[in-house]
Amino acid sequence: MVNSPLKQVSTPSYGSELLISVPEEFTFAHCQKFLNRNKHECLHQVDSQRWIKLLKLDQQLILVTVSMTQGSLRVQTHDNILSESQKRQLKAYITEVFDLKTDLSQFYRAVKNEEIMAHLTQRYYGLRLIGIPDLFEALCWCVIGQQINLNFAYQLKKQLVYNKGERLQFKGVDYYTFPEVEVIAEMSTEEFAAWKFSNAKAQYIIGIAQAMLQGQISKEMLLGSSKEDAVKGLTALKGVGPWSAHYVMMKCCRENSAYPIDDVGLQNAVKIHSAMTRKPTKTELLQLSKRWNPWQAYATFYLWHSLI
DNA sequence: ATCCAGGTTCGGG
DNA sequence: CCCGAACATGGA
Repeated sequence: MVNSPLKQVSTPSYGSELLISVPEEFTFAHCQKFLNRNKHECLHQVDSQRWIKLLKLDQQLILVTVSMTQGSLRVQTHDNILSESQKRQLKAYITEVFDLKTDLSQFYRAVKNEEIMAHLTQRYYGLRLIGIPDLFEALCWCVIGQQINLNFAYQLKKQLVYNKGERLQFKGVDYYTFPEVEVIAEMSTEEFAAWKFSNAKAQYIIGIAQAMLQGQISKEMLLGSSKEDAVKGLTALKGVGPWSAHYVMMKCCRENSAYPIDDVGLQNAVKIHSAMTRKPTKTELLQLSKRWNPWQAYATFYLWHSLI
């Protein structure tokens, strides 16, 4: 049989499989659409049926494929038989990325009287807030994305991941993990400059890595604090302002009332859906968000999704 | 050419 | 406390 390099193998010859049941309000295709929003994304791959990602579970690199089957998420490994511990971690990871524990019907009910969300929640019924479970990755992604267009941001991330992440080759395709804190903490700003990072971004990312390494901040800490204290802890990091703090709360800590109000994408989306001739002011965005309470993060995510 | 991109920090009034 | 400038680069 001819083995074309473009052809994907449909079933693993030697691997583990687990099925994760999904809530009623879950539409894999909408999530796929978001995951596939930029062609420069380097931390996973998406095809029409599957999401493919390299994970590190118990210090082992494991390539994982996620697809939808008979009302469940099917999670497969390609050439690893998972330990029970790895299976647990994998299930927890997938559950977190796709936010399977949130009852979306409550979000839908809460916003049904606000025009924009009434529209978007019908249009994207079952879309889940796709998360970034790793705090370091979430923070770096914030810093990278600040003040530049998303396309360029993805290219900067690619430099970081290709040069400092871990790689696994499978059937001729390279897959990567996000770099470890320890690796980035030892870098110099000069290395970043060669990748077209600004000096400020480089310093922020190195500083964040060092702060995490020293235990100044951790995901456990954030999850154990009030929302207010968590934002305070995050903004204490150089390079992390209000927007980034709320972005991290939203994508990493699963705080559904987080609200990155300074976000230009949010502003543009509201402008479009309100048929405004100018961007909404911060005051207007705050007023609007009261009608989404306590689901500001989900509303923001649906608005972002409408810009894809 | 000029302005805007998933903002934030820093220095000056 | 508030405001402008600087930041690196690319696309419109």
